[in-house]
Order: sequence, then structure tokens, then C-alpha cells
Amino acid sequence: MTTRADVAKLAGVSESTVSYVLSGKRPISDETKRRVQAAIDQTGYKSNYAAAALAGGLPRMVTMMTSNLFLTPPSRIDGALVDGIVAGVRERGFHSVIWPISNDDDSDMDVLLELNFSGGVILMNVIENDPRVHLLNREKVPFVVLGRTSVGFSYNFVDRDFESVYRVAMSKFKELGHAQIGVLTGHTEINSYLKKVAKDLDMKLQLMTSVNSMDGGALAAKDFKKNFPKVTGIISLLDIAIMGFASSAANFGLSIPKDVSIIGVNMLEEQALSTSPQISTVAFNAYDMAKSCGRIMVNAIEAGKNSKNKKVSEYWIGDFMERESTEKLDGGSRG
Amino acid sequence: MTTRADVAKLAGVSESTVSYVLSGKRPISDETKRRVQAAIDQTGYKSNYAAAALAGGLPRMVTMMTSNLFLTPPSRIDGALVDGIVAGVRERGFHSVIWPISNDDDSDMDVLLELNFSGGVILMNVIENDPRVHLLNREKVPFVVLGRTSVGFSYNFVDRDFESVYRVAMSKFKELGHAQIGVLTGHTEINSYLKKVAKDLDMKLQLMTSVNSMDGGALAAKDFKKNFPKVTGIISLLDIAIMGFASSAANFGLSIPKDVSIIGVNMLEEQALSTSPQISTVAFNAYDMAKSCGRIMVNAIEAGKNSKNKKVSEYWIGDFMERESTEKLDGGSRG
DNA sequence: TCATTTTATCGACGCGCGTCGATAATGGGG
DNA sequence: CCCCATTATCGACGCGCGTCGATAAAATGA
Repeated sequence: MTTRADVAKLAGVSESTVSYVLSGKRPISDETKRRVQAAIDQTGYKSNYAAAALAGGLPRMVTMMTSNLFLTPPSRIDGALVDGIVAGVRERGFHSVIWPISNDDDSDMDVLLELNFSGGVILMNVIENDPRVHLLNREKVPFVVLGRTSVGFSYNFVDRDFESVYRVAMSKFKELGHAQIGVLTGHTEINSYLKKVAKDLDMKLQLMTSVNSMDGGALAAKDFKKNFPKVTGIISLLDIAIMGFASSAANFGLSIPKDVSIIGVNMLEEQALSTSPQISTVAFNAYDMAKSCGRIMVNAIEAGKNSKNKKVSEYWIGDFMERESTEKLDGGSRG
Repeated sequence: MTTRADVAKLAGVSESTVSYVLSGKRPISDETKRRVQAAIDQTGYKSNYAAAALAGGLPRMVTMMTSNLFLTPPSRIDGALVDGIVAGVRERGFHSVIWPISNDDDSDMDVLLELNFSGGVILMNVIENDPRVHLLNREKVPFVVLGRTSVGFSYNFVDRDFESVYRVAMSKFKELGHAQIGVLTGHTEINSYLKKVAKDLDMKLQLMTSVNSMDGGALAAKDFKKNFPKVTGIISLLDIAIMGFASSAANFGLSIPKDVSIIGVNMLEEQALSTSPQISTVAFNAYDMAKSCGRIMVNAIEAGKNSKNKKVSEYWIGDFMERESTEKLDGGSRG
């Protein structure tokens, strides 16, 4: 392995000069920079992460923890989130890895912490009162939650402002004259945010449970008229299922948006655009949201040194994106 | 952060004694061990990964690289592979992380190498003539491929012995009197190993292409009698689709194994057991295979120091596991 | 009892790098 | 031509840990 000393010798400068050329933290003459760079190119020198972390004190590495990576098929959204985090921390010169949670062993988390090669943890797919949040808080590891949970103390998190998201969708439906709204979800109950918004706007909700898969959505479309005769608008919390619904609706004599309007609130724009008809959404920019999460993570790591204790919460909202799946209830106003 | 020095002072011993208590590489009296351990418990001391890697020279960390983690839904097999690797390297005191490949940026790999915080790379989901293999080889990073590709030089890999696997399945079919075999696969062509085995055994193959999803398999079952009237046995390379096929066959008036026998060659035992009827397989112990891959990886990392150049290839075979989806062609011999 | 081996522990060093204080080279003002 | 401010570079130190050689203590043999 070539070290800083090798480069310095070859370039005819001191070791610290090599360091300053690389970090740019002190002025170096152009001529010296050139010679050092040439030596680096020639030797293929790469700074040693362990040594840098040790000397600098800050491990420039972030660990992503997602509990169910291989149990349930991850959606495209997970991919966008990972990509966003990578981009966000890289902006600041940090790197990121995914910590493999073995499904039958929850001591893994302790191992990660014992290692402390990572400067911080980003927690994804949190569950209610997530024990991992408690653990990280107790161990004083800098961490950010991508999502939210309730644990009885404050912590850094980035999440969508669901009430706002639902309000945008429901207001749009109201504006278009829809009053009976189906909720396509994987849960067995409609969440409280959505209920609250519906109550505020005086609209009726009906639960439409489905598996989040193409054929799950197709099944929902097949039985839609029979099961939900009064519903004229669907708000979908499922990204894959609603694509199956929209794509197959025509096969079951269901016309979108003539028979039913659709607003997706939990899907990527690329997904909304890839169906026919294209699906109107409340925009969810998962990539940018995750990128911001990455930045907050880096801030938390760097603040750790100064023992600050401020926690940041960030709520992301989204605009209504009109596409081909929504129209006025009477059907007369749009082409 | 508490360091070795803190522990040593508290226990009233030297720093090196603390190290030897932890590593066990020199005899330490029970009394001293006890005092040191107490000090560790009291302070919550954790060894610093960066410092240990720096001092010891060996980064005890393995990086898994899988190209398409979020593009295609990973199957349960991927989960088993990851779990196996984690277990295999942990046996030797190593740790492992997954390197997030951003889908629109292939410079990520260089970054990983520049970092060299990781002692080696395990490559998964390789493609033909995979450029990553070339890169790793050029950079002299210890690596093991979980799978195979052709690159024109030798490298460490662990893979199934597909010819053997197919031979086990086809021999069984032959023994049961089946001669016309359908091949359920995601590719548009039957692979050469299987063709060779069929030729050796004088059996006929028919291509059955499907998406690897439950509904893909169901679709195949629906049209099976019409499309493949002569086929009496199916060898499936798809884990999810064959589950869909087996589970839904009865709905389409298809009786398993009366009308058609099935052997799965690329699925986990837990998957084969979770359908009705349960699917006969050529066993694929993905977990153990990956565990072995992890061990080989650690060997390669540790051998790196001694500049050995031996590459190891490991081929995994599997036994026929008889379950409910296979019987003699005449149908008379089994209950 | 003394010489010799074995056992338990200590002190010192170095891994590769970031960074601080010091120093040499340079430039400008009087 | 000298003094001081600025710029470019160097040397030294320490981060936390693994490990080697040395040493003190205990055990063994004669």
C-alpha cells in the first residue's frame, strides 16, 4: 500500500504538504500542487480510511438501517430513498453503507455500535415505539429517522407531512365535486390523519384494503363497481397496487377517470407516469427528502463534537400534480 | 469516548494487558481478567474500529455488492444469501455491510476502493463479462464472486454446479417415466447446461417463459394444457412463479402431480414447503453456500498479507428432495 | 539454596493521517 | 536597506490500538 510518506518522498515535499494539497485547508503553490498530484497519480495513492478517521476523530461514514429489506419486496421508493441518502451525505464528503439486518438475530445492532466505524445511523422503516430508536438514543449515537415513531423523547427526523398531503388530495377531490372517497391501503384501518382531514372537509371515506402488488391492484379494480358503487374518487397509499388498478381497469369495464378518479399520494412521479392513464398525484419527492435526511445526518455527526443537543424535525409537503386520472364529477369540463 | 487507557487506569493495569484480555493472545491471570472486565463493563468501553484496523493492518470488514437491489424485487433467496454471508464472515470475527449502488452512477465502485476501510468485496448478481470483476482484479482487492462470469482470468467464486443440479432433476424425471419436460424460466432461451443434460438423457425440453411473480406463475398454469399438451414434467428455474403455478393450478383444472409433475431447482426449501401441494426440489441451500462464500472471503483477505495467489472455486450440488409435486408418469405408484 | 524455566505483566513503538505551531521565503512600505 | 506582514512549507505530535521484547514474579529442578 502506498502511503502519504511515499507520495511526499516522490514529490520531494513534506508529508503535511501532501495532506494540505488534498484537503485544501492551507494555501499551496500551484507548482507544488502539480508535483504532488503527479506523484499521487503515479503511485495510485489512496488515503487510508481508518487512519483518517482515527486522526480526524470523525468517521465520515453513515450507516443506513432498514429492518425488512428482504422480507417484503422493497418498492421503487426504497431505492429512491437510498439513492437520496447517498447523494446527500456525499455532498459533504461522507459515505454510506447499508447494514444487513439478519432476520433471526437482533444483536446485530449492538455489533454496529461496538464497531463505531460509522459516524451515524439513518433509521428507515421504523415501527411504532421502535426499540432501535431507544437504543440509539441511549448509546448517544447521532441518528436521524427517515419517518416517524413515538418514543417519548425528541430526536432528529425527516418525514412527509401526511396531514398536509391528505389535505391537498382531499381538497382537490372536493373541488372536483367528489364526496365519496375510497382509500386504497395495505392496512386494515384508515389512519387518523386522513380521517381528520375527511371530517374537516365533510367527506366520506371507504376502506379499500389490498396487497401492494400489480395483481392486488387488478383484483381491486375487478371488484370495484360491485364493492364500492358510490365511490367516485380513490386516494391511494399503495404505489404498486394503484398501478395495477389503473392499468387493468379498462379490462374490467372500468373507465378512468369517467367512472372513478384517482389520486396517488405515496408513489414516485416516474411510477405515476408509467401507467395508462397516467395517475394524478400529490407529489412525493422521495429522493430529495432522503437527500435532506442525509444532510441532517452529517450535521448531527459534526455537531456531536460540540455536544449540541438540538433536534431537527422536517416535514415534507407536496403539490397536486394533475394528470389523466382525475376529472370533475359531472365529467363535462375536461377533455 | 472511553479508550483503552481509561479502562487500564480504572483496572489498575497496563494498556497492553487490557488488549490481551480482549484478544486472549497471551495468558492473563483470572484475577486480572476479572478486574479488567469489570472496568470495561463499568465504562462501557468499545474498541475503536479505525484504530484497530490501523494498528492491526487488517480491516475486518467485508463489503457486499449487488447491482440491482432495488430495481427488481429481490427474492427470498437474496435474503438468504445475505444472511449466509453475514454468518460466514462473523464466524471469523469479521463484519459485513452492503454497498449501495446508486442506479445512475457507476463511479461508486471507485469510491469504495479509495476508501479501503473494507478488506474485501463479495460480488453478487454478476453479469456476463462483468466489468466490476475486471476492476477488482486490476486493483488487487481481495474478492469473491457469488456466482460466475467469464472474464478471461481466474478468480475466487462460489456457485452452484448447474449441470449437476439439472442432471439430478432430469434423471429423476427419467426415472419416473417423464420424457417431455417444460422449462419454466425468465429467459428467452434454455441455458446450455440444461440442453446438454437433456441431450445426454435423450429427453425433450420445451421453453416456458414467465415473469418471476405469483401471477406470472398463475398465468402459466392457466394456459398450460393448451400451450404444452405433451409436457408431463416441469423443471422450474423461477422460485416465485412456480409457487404461483402450484398454488393456482387447481383453479384451472390442473392437478399436480396427476397432470403434471414439478421439480424446482432454484428455490429455498421454505418456499417449496409453503405451497400446496409442496414442491419437490433439487435442494438449494443458499444460506450455507453464502456462508462458505463468506469464509472464503475472509481467507482471501487474510492471505492477502502473504501475497498468495491461489484462487478457489467451489461448486455446490444438491440432493433431490421428494415432496408432493412429483410422481410416476402412469400415476399408479404413489398415494 | 541457587540457577533455570515458565507465567503474567509492562513499556515502547508504529500503523497512516490531520493539524498546530514554527520557520523559511517572499513582498511591500518607509 | 531594514522591518514587518504575508505566504508557502516543514516538522512534530497524537489519535487508539496491536504486538514485540523485556522484566518481574512465580514455579521448577538440582
